[in-house]
Amino acid sequence: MHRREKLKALQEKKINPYPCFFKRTYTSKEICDSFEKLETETTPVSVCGRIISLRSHGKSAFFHILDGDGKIQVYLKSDEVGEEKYKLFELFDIGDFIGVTGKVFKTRTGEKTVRSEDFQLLSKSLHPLPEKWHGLQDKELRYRQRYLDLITNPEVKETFILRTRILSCIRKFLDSQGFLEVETPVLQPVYGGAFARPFITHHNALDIDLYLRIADELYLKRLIIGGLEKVYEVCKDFRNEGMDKNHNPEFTMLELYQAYADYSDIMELCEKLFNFIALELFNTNKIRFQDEEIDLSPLWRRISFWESIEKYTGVDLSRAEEKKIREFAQDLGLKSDPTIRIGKIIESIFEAKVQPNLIQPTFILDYPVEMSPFAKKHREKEGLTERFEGFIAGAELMNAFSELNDPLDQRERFEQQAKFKQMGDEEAQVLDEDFLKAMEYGMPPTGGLGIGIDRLVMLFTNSTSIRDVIFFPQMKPES
RNA sequence: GGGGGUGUAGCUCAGUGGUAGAGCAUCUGCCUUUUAAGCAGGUGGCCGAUGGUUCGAUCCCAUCCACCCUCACCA
Repeated sequence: MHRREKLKALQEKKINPYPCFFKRTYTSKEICDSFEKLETETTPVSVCGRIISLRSHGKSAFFHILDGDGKIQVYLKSDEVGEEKYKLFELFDIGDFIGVTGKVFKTRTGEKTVRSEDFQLLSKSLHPLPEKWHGLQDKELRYRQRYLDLITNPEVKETFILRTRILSCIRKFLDSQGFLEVETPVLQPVYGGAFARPFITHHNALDIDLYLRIADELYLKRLIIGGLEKVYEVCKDFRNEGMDKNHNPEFTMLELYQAYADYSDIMELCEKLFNFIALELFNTNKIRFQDEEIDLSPLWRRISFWESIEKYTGVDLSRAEEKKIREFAQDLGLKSDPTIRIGKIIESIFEAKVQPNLIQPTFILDYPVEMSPFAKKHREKEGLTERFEGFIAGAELMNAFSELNDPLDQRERFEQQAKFKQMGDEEAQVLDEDFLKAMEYGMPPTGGLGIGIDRLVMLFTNSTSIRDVIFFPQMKPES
């Protein structure tokens, strides 16, 4: 008899295969944790979950049920539940949800087990689960049917629970520091705050195109202008770009702004935040990522952008002319044709030669102004900005500035971007007149920070693909 | 977009120019402390799609589709 026939047979016995309710008194974990006490008690426990394995012996059966906390074995015996009820169990399959009531005991091998006195179908499953030993291996199926991945591969569940706990830690930490969590628009008439092509959508009533945000930066700054001195938002950003193990078209970003702070204050904040997360999750500030042990404890290494290039290439490019930098990039085998602007060339040199070496937490400071349209010019160093990026395990996790708050300078930077756009750079910034107007009312000195949350979760969960930390990564629809 | 790989039973995977195999799952028996339960016997497949070569293709070739890896792109 197959599953649908069993379903029918149950209905003929007037059993609702999808009942509304079961009164659970203990989870599997609670039973295991307080087993010694429960063993001496006379009142039975009620547990429920999905049947994930089944060993039936004619007139008795053992099975494991999986619930949110873990799993527990159940023992079912014909002469204890009655012959008729036992027969009913033959209509149950692996994958079904069941509620079980009974007293706890230990089997001959010492396994904590519930001896069923009564049981009830809670939901009939019409498909078999993936193979019990290997689990679900096919990556495509794991992403498309994540629920099967979660049922059969326990470490996947742990990764995603960690993700949620990391988010809680971030909020707990920032709230404790006096930050206010806020919400700003996803649908924006002008997109900005990052370099990326946007997703475009249309509002029917207004008959205008709107963009899904690529960043929330310009809105959070409006709140700083409005007098909210410490704000942050954890949100989805959308970038219409390629996908790989570090990029998903929608991804989670933390942006944070603090009035009367500069980028040095933000560096300290980053160190504290990462250590807080590590201590809360693992009770240590040393974490393992692939083959590396990462020591998050402060102070992190600080090295200026140009120095880092000199250190890892042996060449000081800080005063080099554009022509020389282009030649140098070419020698390294990097693209350097004249249509690519110099900021991007410098960036590609950095990414190729410096970034892979940044395993232990490192702040790279003081980026050239042409790479950083929202960062304030450096208080001392000509041609540089007060900007840092934070790298761990070779990945860029943080990007922060002393924020540009000079409206005239900001306007010039936008105009510069407009030129890039005309030259064919699809990712250059669009001039945002409304934002400039806000800034012209006066914006206090402010430190700002962006952290790619997915990458941060990858670091803390030792994952090498962004798809392993996003429940439902973007996939092409099945045909 | 370039290069490489994968696609065979519900799942995990073998395999062959002559219409297909294992383990698990499933079905039928037997089995009242098992745990990758056991024993016996079954069911299950457009061999990713479309063309071509061939007497004959799941296998060789071409194209396409999906996924993975990698490079490019990408704050």
